[in-house]
Amino acid sequence: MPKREHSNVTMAAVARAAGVSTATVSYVVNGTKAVTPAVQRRVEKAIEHLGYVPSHAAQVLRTGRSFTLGLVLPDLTNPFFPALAQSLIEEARAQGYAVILADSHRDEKRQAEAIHNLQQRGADALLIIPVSHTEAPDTGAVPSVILDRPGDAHLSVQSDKYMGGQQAAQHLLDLGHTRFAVLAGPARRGEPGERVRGMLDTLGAAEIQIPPELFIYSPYSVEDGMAGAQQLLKHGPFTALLCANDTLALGALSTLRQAGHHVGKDLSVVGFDDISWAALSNPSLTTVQQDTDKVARTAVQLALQAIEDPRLRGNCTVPTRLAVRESSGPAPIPTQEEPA
Amino acid sequence: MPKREHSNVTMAAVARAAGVSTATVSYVVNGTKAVTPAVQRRVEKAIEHLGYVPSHAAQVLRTGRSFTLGLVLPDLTNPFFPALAQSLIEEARAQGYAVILADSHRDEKRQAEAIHNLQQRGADALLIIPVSHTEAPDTGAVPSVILDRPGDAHLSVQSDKYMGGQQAAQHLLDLGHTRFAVLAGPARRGEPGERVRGMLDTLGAAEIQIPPELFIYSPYSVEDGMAGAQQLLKHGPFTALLCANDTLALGALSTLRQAGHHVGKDLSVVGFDDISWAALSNPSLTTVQQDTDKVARTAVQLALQAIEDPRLRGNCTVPTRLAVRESSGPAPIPTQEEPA
DNA sequence: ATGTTCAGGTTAATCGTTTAACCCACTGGA
DNA sequence: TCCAGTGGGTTAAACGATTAACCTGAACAT
Repeated sequence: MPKREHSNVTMAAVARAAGVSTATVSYVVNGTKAVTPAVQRRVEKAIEHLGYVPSHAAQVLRTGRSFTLGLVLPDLTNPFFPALAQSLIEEARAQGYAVILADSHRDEKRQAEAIHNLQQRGADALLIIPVSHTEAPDTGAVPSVILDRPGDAHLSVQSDKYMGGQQAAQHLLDLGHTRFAVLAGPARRGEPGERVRGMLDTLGAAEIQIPPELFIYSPYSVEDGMAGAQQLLKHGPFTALLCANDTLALGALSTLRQAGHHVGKDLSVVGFDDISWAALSNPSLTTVQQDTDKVARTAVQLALQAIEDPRLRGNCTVPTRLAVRESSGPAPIPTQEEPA
Repeated sequence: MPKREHSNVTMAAVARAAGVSTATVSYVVNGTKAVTPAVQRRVEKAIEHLGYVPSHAAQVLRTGRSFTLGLVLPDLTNPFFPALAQSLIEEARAQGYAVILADSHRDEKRQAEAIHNLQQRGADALLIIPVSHTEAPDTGAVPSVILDRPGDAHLSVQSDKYMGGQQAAQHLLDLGHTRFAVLAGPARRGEPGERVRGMLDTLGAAEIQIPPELFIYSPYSVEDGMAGAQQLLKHGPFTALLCANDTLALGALSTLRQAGHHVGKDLSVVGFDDISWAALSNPSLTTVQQDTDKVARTAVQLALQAIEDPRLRGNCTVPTRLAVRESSGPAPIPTQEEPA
């Protein structure tokens, strides 16, 4: 049973107790150099007995590696990010790294502060989910991986939003829909995001146009989804609604329901992200799943490689898949095809 | 403009550049001792010019303080915890502390490992949300604050679950309900948790008993909520359903709805926690709000005090409040009272 | 003049590891 | 017998900041 609780017991103490030098203790602790079995045992006994725990600070100071990663994300309150964070942390842990978490509150200034702070604290690398659609932040000399954002950065991982958009659109096409509306999320320099581009391209390939009044840019929030749906209902008939985001979709869902629609029958809605309550809404939401776990794990792995070789470059992309649930169904007035 | 990016520029370098000793540099950096304005400026110039950033590791090693807090929580996937985490991190940051996050995945073993790891990494204090209803984990010599759990620990902060239970029950009583059912969450040593005790005591005070078949223990999950509701529907009539948790409540909501009930009219449901989608469900969920922000901030403050004085003891409790929404309404067959 | 105080600096020890450079004894080959 | 090689250990120099102890003039009182 350990006597001293923490700290205070130094390597020197162990060395003394075992009758060897601190170097030897270090060697047995780290397995860095061969050691006689006898000595090995003596040292281990001493360590056990005294409850020795290496001083992390000293190790960091000496080796220059902290085995710590910094994670900066825009908003813990949006369940998408904790999901990512969980996987990131898990993978990091598996590799012997701890994660310091910072929330930028979607504010570029705070993001910059956070990055600076993490650098100063000696994080070996940074994992950054930047506040939406801005330049990849500068992290100076410490390697960083950008997550979940189109990658002009040195290192980045994201799920293939474009592909997701395609899947969503194709799904509704397959169900026979022809009149589409879109809640496109925020515009980026006047352009729609990747996801929406995937949707539009797929629809385009099927010769389907979206009337401008059925295409709405807005921020990503439930309220915007509700408001957007209101707008759409006013502006024209449609049977299929593509949303850039689940929160938008859920907002729309609620509005449409209150407007008397039976989503899944007379109207289909598809979301994007598969946030955890998408499956629990009423009706449950058909949506594009991102493989956040895979994104996270590859991000960490990239980061660790970048620590070894800071010149490493690369933009990974992870496939998405569609989770078909209740909110999407066949088009109400089916385009007549071979009536069996 | 800083020349060297990070590290490498040491205090000694600054000292040389400014023509003073490292001690002086330290004094101006930390404002620890008076310094001539002239020297002050020289040093600051040098710092600026070289882009000096103090080595965190060295500071930690020397001072024994890492300005780092460890946070251990059961599951980032449950939105209640990120909410808490966000506030914790924010308060910590405001006080100059960073937070290392660990997810115990509701596993005691991993929780213990996490705690150990955080200790070793030199966290100044630990913030722990233990895996449900277990002994307060041992953190050895490093001070720790237990959050969100009934406090047999040295230091703990939690919202007043008992009070919350009372509020929930009282609300339904006020609405005239008399036939109650309860989804009680997991039993702790055969006993219901604080929240449920609050409910039961309040009901008891109103001379209301709950038939055993309308009182169900189960884990906290949406599925359990759905299953529980099934059970309840089989076993007997009731107009008011008290849930120990929002996920249970939302599960129940969905089942009840599918069973043809109009929750809020013929049946009332009250949840607990006010997780973020409680307000967005259909119908929106009446629930007990915990002031997670306040819990978090006091937890951090306690932790910081405990760092100064490790002998500090104390169990704080933060009041709850009821958020009345659509899922609760007057009892369908009102107990006749003075008919105006 | 002389001594005391004090502001403003410096010196050097220290925190606890890691690791390059040594050292020693012992084995085996020539 | 002597030398090279080698396995197993030790010594001591870093890593970069903090801070107690010390030093030096100048200011001021007596």
